[in-house]
Amino acid sequence: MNIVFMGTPDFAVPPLQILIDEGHEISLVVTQPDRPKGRGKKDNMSAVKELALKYDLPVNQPERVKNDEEFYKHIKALNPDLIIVVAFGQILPESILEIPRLGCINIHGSLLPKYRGAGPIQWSVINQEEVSGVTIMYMDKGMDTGDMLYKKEIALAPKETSETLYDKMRIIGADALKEAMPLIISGGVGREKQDDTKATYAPPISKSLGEVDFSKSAKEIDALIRGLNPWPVAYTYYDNQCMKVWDVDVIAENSTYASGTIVKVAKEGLYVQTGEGQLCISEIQVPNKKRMAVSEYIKGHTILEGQILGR
RNA sequence: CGCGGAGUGGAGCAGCUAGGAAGCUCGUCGGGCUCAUAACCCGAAGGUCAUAGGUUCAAAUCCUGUCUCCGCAA
Repeated sequence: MNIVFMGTPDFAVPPLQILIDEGHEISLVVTQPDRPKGRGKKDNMSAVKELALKYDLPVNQPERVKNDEEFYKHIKALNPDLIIVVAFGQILPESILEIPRLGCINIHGSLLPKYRGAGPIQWSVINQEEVSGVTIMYMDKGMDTGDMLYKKEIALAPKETSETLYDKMRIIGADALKEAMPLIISGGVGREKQDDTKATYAPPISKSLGEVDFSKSAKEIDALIRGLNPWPVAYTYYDNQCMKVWDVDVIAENSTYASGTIVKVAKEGLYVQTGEGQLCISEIQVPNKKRMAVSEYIKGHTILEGQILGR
């Protein structure tokens, strides 16, 4: 099998590792260009590139694959049987999708047709799904609209965060690919169209999603906080200072205070009234500081009961 | 050299602008009160103020280099 692999972050590493371990011929690894990352300045190569270099695989890092004639010719010349794309970070033009005889395969972090788009994992958590999973699918010109080939489900834990779910999906994504390879090689036994009427869309996650609206229910806010962990992290304001909220517990009780009011300051956290129920905020982070438990924070700072969080 | 913040007893912070005896909240240890306690009262231990130099009669505080951590940005 002559395979071209496209992927960028660590999510794409286990699948590539599987392909290598299974002895497939990887004729090219495509990944995003090295970009300045972190605090200093230096260019960091992607996780996928690191793995590729470890195995001496050829690497191509196009700035934009769309309308890149040279990139197209390069792929065409390799004449791959199959292209596998995992969290690559760029949209592939139709001209490239048409090259491999066995098609282009993608690992998507949801059970399609639900949560098409860039943020399936986070939205699954935010929307309090009980089950999610990965889908091995054929790519077409639409956004995650291609035929499905293989799925693997995963149950979400009660305190699931995007981080923990992401870690689980990395693993089962690679497993699913491994299990689906025979189907792919045989030309797509059991491929199935998506039911477009059941499709939902999971837009990219942006920081503006993170401002907590305390008029919502404690359960919803809890889910939002977990869905935006570890990035970009939900936040609110105390005394006009930004305060990121890392961890909360849902409390069933209510009080007569308005939403957003700090009802009680205790060792285990800040009890805040919401639209329905209360939240005990137990871990926070303020600018220039690292995240810390509220019990630690209040040793050096004062938080007043009765204050209202937000702007 | 992308911008900015921070390193002070075990933890979280103040003190630095206008140099001059190491402070607060909590934890720890001992004692007391109590049926009892994570509550309260009394007492104690614990810091070369990140590190290397410099200025000064005198540096946590001013100046320079280094290390580490963090926020923004990606």
